[in-house]
Amino acid sequence: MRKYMDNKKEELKFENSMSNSTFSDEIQGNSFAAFFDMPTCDQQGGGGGGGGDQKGFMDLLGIPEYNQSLLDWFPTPSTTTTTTATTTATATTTTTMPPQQQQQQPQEQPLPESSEVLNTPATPNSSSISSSSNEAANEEQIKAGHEEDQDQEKTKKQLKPKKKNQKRQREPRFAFMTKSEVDHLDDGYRWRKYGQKAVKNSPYPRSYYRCTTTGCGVKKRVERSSDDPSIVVTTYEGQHTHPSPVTPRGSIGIMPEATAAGFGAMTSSFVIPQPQYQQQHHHHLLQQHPYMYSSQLPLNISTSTTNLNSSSFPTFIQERHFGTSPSASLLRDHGLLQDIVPSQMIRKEPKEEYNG
DNA sequence: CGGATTTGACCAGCGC
DNA sequence: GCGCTGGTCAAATCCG
Repeated sequence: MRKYMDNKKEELKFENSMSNSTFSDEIQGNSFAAFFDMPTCDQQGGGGGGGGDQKGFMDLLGIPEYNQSLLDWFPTPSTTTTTTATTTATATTTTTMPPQQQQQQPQEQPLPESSEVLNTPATPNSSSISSSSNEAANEEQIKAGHEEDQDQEKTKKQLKPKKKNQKRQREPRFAFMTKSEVDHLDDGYRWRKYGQKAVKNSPYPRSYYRCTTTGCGVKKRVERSSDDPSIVVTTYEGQHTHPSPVTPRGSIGIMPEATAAGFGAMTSSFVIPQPQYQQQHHHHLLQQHPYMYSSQLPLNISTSTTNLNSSSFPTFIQERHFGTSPSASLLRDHGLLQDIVPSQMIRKEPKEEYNG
């Protein structure tokens, strides 16, 4: 809030320059972005500030590999297509990998952790910010899985003596947009803010958070879209090595356990299901639409063509109508995929793991 | 008092 | 090589 003002000074430095850079670029690089419309679900925040010990949001944050985009994180029925953007991003994980990726990506890794390896910008210009591309170079390390994260975390502490010849390793990222009045969305995990920087071309600063759980090196960045201040762009990096500290109290018992945790808190916050680590299913999930899972949620989702950069990533709008009770919405939605995604987008494969 | 946030400084990667 | 920028550190400060 106020901090934004404070940063004004710095902002001035960036006011010009190219346009759409910051998060837009990044998102592209991450190959995935989602757009959620969330009223003020997070307002509650209050207590203890930032650390954000709210609940709900994405239990997920296991964020295996952003590269695969949420698509793979959401074990659900697949959609034939979504938007070209989706396809693009998805393609990366599947057969059509970007050149760079192709060479470095021998094949899909059965291990969840390894999944991170898969990340590579879906878009050529992704390199802009998302160091994501770096991962490829550090493939091996990445393979070590989140365990590595921990070490990495520690290493980072000492940052100073950081190894030189070795590029800083980046965790796969996953970015999505959320329409919300609050910057720090409730995702069920506890975060500690460790930095804030003015964002180039944006009047809003970018905040850096780190999961407070020891050993968990997950980080996330939060910033507002300069184009639409009402939109908050959250970028997660890394994979949680622990379950959400918040109990999915309000779980909607319809969803698979695995995802329930993630959606559970939906009532009060935005949640994304825990990744299923099902690399082996990639070929099946490739074209899935991440929001398929939302079908279980009391949400009214509509795909949207609007997007940050109208380029390579899908933009989705998740509208939550707080005016009505969640349950009401749920009923209205029937909890069917169709309620969220245009029927033509729904392909089939209800089995995969998710039995909507 | 302990934990979280703020914020200036520092460092590394990247483009020119 | 230099400057810009993103990301992180860490001391100071805030807050319950």
